[in-house]
Amino acid sequence: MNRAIGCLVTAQAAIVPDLPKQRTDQMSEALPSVPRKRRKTARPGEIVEAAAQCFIEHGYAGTKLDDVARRAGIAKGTIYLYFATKQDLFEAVIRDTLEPLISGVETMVDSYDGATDILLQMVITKAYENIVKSDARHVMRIIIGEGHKFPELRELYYESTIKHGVALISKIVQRGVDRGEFRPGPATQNPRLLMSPCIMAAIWSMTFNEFAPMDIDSFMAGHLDVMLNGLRA
Amino acid sequence: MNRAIGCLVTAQAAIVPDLPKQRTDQMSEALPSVPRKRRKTARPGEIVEAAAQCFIEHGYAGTKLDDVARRAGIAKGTIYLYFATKQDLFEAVIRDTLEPLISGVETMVDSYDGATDILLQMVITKAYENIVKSDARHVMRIIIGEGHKFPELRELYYESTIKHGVALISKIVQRGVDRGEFRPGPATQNPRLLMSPCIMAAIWSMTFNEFAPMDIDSFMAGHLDVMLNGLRA
DNA sequence: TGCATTTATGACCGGGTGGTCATTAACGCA
DNA sequence: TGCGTTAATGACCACCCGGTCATAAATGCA
Repeated sequence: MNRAIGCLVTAQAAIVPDLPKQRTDQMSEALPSVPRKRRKTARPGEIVEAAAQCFIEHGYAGTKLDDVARRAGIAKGTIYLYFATKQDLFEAVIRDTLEPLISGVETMVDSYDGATDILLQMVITKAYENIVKSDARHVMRIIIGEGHKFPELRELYYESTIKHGVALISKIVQRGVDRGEFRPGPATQNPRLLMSPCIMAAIWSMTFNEFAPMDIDSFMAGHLDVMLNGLRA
Repeated sequence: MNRAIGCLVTAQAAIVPDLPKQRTDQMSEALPSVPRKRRKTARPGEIVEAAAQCFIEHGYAGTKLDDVARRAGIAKGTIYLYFATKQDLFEAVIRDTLEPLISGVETMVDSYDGATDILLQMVITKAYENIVKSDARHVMRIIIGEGHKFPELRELYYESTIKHGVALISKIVQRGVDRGEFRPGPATQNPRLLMSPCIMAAIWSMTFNEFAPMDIDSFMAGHLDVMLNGLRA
């Protein structure tokens, strides 16, 4: 991509070398103009990090590439050396930010061999940390609110996050049923039901907290109590 | 508002009547140009309805006032005779669309005097109709996703909808406890917990349904079962 | 019918933004 | 040190949209 752009520019320059498009540039005064740094490998990560902050603060449409560049300490054009479009950049944010979270929990589940209700409790608690109490909830908010126009973003989010989350809960529930610890019933048949208070807490905290604050830990305790009681054999 | 604008225009015209700002208007050909209709009382409702559809389809920022006008069969300027800003228009949509829904449920609750678990079941079922299965969920989506930048919209939504909903559920729970039908516990202490699956279903249906369809009625049945079992004395 | 008033129109303005590319400068190899 | 390569820059472009207002048409009253 960047290479392609580079070639294009070079080719054009070679064809009309002495007819450079004149810019009306009169370069007022000496701008501060920080000295350039070439950091081919470090840039992408820095850009993604800056972009993540911007997206979190201003949403997808509300984020200006100029702001991302400023926050990353580079010029806007530099972003386009590493990401083809704004959407590409957002996809990188999803991948870099969210995938580590879910795979961390997957690892935890695979290596646990105690009681299933304790396991589920650990996973739900972790979900509150990873979603409700983390910046990740803002990415979710963006997908919910602006995903309408961007099916690819929605799909990426689903594939990289939601799908794994649902599978994980299903697996735990199945484990509980298989071991005779959970009774089959509506709660085991609708794994998404088990997580819904967590999702609502995340949304509430971003949307209505200033009008009616929510005590997350108390809410989570209620969540755990209701769900575990509904599941135990 | 419209009156103010009218006066302003009249005043300016009076001061410089023979120096009209020349438009470069050369009015190409005869445009279809539907004959004008004056419909002072009908307009606001028609505009709000057209706007609601546009907001639902394209979100808040994504909605163009030109589109609203076209859908309402009027010119853009006409919108501004009845609504001062885009935000005003959105507020009218919230008021006209959502407030009737919640007050309908409030009426239902006040006039019911049977068993509380049945009442709660009725209300939750109604909530699925009013939120998950209705266009109202899209307004919720907009508030969640784009409310970040518009505290006034968030507040209006909270005051006109959420606050009433939470109060209603709290009231029903209290009724059940008072009558000895519900046992006090985490579910009664967190009324919002009782509605969270409904909220999640609404979000899921708008966001991930094409990747993993949700059977709303089955999900709702699970919701009712888990919550009512968690509440009954 | 004639005219003042009110409602409707749509070209235009100002501000904003994703993306482009000619030019500049840092780097590293000979 | 000199020079070719390539990362980095930022002015610029094309387009978009909320909101304005001079103008025009519809209405109703005298």
